[in-house]
Amino acid sequence: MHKHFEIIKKSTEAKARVGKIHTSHGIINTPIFMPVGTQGSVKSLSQDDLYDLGAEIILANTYHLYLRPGMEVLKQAGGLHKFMNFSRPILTDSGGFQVFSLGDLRKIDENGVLFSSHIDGSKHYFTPEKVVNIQKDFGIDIMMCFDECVKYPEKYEYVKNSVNLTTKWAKKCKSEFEKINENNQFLYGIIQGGMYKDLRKESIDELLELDFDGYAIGGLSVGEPLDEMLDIMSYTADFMPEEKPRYFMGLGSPLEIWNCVEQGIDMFDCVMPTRNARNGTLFTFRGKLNIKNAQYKFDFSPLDDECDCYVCKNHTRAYLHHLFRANEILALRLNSLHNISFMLKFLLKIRESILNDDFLRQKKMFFEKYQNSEGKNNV
RNA sequence: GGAUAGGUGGCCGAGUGGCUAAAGGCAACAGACUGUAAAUCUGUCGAACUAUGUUCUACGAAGGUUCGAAUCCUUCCCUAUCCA
Repeated sequence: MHKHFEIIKKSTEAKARVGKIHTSHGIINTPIFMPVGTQGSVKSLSQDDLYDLGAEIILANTYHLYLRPGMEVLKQAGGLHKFMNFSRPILTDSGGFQVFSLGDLRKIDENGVLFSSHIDGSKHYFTPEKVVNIQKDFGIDIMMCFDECVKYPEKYEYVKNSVNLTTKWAKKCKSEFEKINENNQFLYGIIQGGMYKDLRKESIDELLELDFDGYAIGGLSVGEPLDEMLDIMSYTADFMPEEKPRYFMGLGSPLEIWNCVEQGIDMFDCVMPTRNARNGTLFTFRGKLNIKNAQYKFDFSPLDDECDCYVCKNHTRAYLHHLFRANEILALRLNSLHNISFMLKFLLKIRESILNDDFLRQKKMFFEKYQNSEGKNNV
């Protein structure tokens, strides 16, 4: 069997690299963007859509799928791949983000987190061991350690304790994983530490001893200013092992991703393209635009004249504007198709630029077009 | 011709003497969205100006009562339903 991760090409001008991640469901070319399908569905898109778009891996969520449809359904279905009939790799988040996002609905202690289900209020206790076993039963390819994603801003003392907790849980995840692993799944550790560099360093050092299959940066992009995020990201990235995949959880915008790849990050996931699509914000190579805006009512040009996705080849801005205004369900689908297409396409551009030793120039060109055009607030 | 119910801001609709430039919804005009409690949320939404305030114009029309009227009275106009 292949090594989990191989580096194909290192940029000569930046820390960026092109690589391949091997899983039993196929190969993932990095740097990669992973569409988010929390509940076993990338909202509004079908599995065939994902194949056609060229999505090489998607994300799903332990917490959500555990609550609904529940483990019994997923076990009887034969795992998540079979259940949703998706043949490519799947990565599941552990529920650590829900520790953050479900703020008032959970209680943390040394051994785990007590959640009140956002669906029916029922109580569920998640421990690192349990989270690993759930992901084991999902049969997915890459599982994440159970961590605490800390809010921003947060006091040093709290974050310090939180890092200790996340490390402790990472150890438990790892040892449970070693017990149950059948060599067809991989486990990634998650670096925390908030906006404190020494805590980030501490978190990495402790996780490195556990020798995970990959390493993720967690707890960023939670409301902090962009420059602070970039600062912590590049500081952290430098200590992440070179020979393993580096995953920035929850990112991000096109410009953020370029910047992260430049520092050697390989994997990204974000709800932004699908959520924004459903809310009317579309990504183009000339920046973001809000298709709801009145200016598109009579705009019979394609959404993005540089894009060859189904939507851009077949429909006008005026039509997309109309569909959205009219609350047509097709609006959500077409918008999502385009936004995911955009993300995957520009990651492809990034990979090519690294392979051609042209990363910095391509990045500059991308930024200039993306920021100086019709879109507003293009970060 | 008679009876009844009504006429409120772009639309629907609450409001029966001061707290009303007028609830709420829709529409409209913008904005936000980053390991998805999200097809969600936020702001603006009569006009003008020396604009966190001031002045106009406004609840079918015209008069009136009152310190004060979308709210009470009179007349008129219009709409819906029913009866001849």
